[in-house]
Amino acid sequence: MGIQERKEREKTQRRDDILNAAQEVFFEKGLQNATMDEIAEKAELSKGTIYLYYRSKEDLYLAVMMRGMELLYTMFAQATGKQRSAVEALRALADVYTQFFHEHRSLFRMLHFSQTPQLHKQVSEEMRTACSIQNMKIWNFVQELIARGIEEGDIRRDLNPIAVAVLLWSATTSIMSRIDYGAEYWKSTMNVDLDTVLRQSLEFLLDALMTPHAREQLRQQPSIS
Amino acid sequence: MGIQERKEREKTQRRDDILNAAQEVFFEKGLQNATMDEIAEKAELSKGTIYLYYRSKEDLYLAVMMRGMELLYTMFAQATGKQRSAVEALRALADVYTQFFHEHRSLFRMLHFSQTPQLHKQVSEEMRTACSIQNMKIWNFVQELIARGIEEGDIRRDLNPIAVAVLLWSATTSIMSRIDYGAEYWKSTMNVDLDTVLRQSLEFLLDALMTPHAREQLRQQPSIS
DNA sequence: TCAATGAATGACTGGCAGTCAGTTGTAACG
DNA sequence: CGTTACAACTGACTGCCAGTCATTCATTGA
Repeated sequence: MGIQERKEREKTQRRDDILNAAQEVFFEKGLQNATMDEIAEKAELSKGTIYLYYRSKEDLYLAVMMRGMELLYTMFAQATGKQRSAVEALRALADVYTQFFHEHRSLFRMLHFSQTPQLHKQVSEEMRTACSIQNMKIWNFVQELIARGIEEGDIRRDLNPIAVAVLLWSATTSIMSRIDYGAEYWKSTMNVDLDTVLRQSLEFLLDALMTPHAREQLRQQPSIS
Repeated sequence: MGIQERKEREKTQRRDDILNAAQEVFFEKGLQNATMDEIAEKAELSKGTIYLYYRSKEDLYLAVMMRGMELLYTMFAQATGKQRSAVEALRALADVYTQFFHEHRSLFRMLHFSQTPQLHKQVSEEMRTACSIQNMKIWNFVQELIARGIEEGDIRRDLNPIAVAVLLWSATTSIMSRIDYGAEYWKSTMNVDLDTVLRQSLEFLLDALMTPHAREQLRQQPSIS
C-alpha cells in the first residue's frame, strides 16, 4: 500500500516548500519585518496551512536557520576530512567558516541572530531541543579537533579544548557579525578594514595556540597561501 | 525670566522619567515583549506623551541603552586613571568590563542586542548618530590604550592597535553573551563553566599580546590576585 | 477676565500573528 | 457508484499593539 508513503512524501514536500518560501522572505526582510501572509503567498498556501506545519513564526525562522547549520556542518566535515594534522584541519575549518560567511551571508546572519535569548523564549520546546542537538554536533566537532591537536603535540597542553573552542568560535563569529553589520562604517569613520582584522585575528589566535615546536615546523614548511 | 528655564528643566525631567520607566519595563520584558502602554503607565503619562519625547519604541530602547554605555565609559575612565602602565590599565579594563557584565546584566544585554542591524534600521537618524558618537568614544579609548602599550614596549609591535581592540572586545563580549544566554545549559550538557572560560580567554589573549620582555617583568612582579 | 500657546491625552487606525469553523478532496467501504 | 469518514486546507476573524491626531487642559501674559 503506497498511499501512506506518498502522503508522507507529500507532507515532507510541503514542509520543504514552506521552508523555501520562508527562507526567501526572511532573507529579504528579517524576522521582524517578514509577515506570515507573505510567506504563505510565496508558498502558494493559506496562512492557516503554515501553522499546520510550524507552530509559530519564530519556529519557522529557526527551522530555516537549522538548514544553515546543517550546511555549515557538512562543509566542516568535508573540509577537515582530507587534512593530515589536527592543526591543518583547524586552519581549514577557519577558512571554511569564512567562506560560509561570505557565500551564505543571510544564513550566517540568521545563525547569529538566533542566539538571542528573546527569540528562544518564543519557540517550541521541540525546536529548542532540535537546535540544541545540531549545535552540540558542531561544538563537539571543533572541540575534538582541538583535543586531537593537543594529543599530536601541536597545540599547547596547558589549554582546555572546550575553552579554546569557545574562544575561537566566539571571536570569529563576533568579528564577522561586526563586518556584516557595517564594514563600510568602520572603513569610513575609523579607516579600519574589518576583513583584514578578521584574517589577522585568526592568524594571531591560531599562532598563540600552537606549541613552539609546531610553530617551528610551520616555518620550515610554509603553507601554499 | 526663570520661566523658560523651569520649563526646560521640567522637560528634561520628563525625558528622564520616561527613560526610567522604560528601563524598568525593558529590563523585565525585553524589547519585543515590552509595550508602550506599560511604559506610559509606569511613567504616569499617556502613551501620546511618550511620543512627544521619543520617536519610537526602538528609539526609546536605544536611549536607555546609551545611558548604559555612558556608565560603562565612566567606569572605564575611572579604572584606568590610576594605573601606571598601559598593560596594567588594559587588565583593569578587562576587570571592569567583567564587573559591568555581572552587576548590570540587563544593560549589558541591551548593549549587546542593540548591535542588531534589524534594530538600527528602525531607529531615527539622530539616535543612530548619537549612538555612533558614544560608540566611538569607547573604541578610541581602548585603541589608544593599546597603542600606548605598544609604545611602552609591553605589547607586540607587529600588531595593529585597532585590530587588537576589535579582537579583544569581540571575543569578550561574545563569550559574555554566551554566559548570559545560558551558562547553566553549558554546565549541564557539556560540563563547561563559561565564567572560567571567560577568565582563561582573557588571560590567554592578554598574554599573547605581550612582548616577551613584558611577560618576563610580570613574572617577577606578580599581581596581587 | 480673557485669549493664546503649548503640553498632555486617549480613542482610534492599521497591520499582523495566530485561530477555528467550515470547505474540499480523497480514500475506503458497502 | 453512492456514501461515509477523515485528513488537509482555507481565509475570515480576534486580539494585541505601535503609532496618530483631534481635542482638552493648564499656564502665561495682556
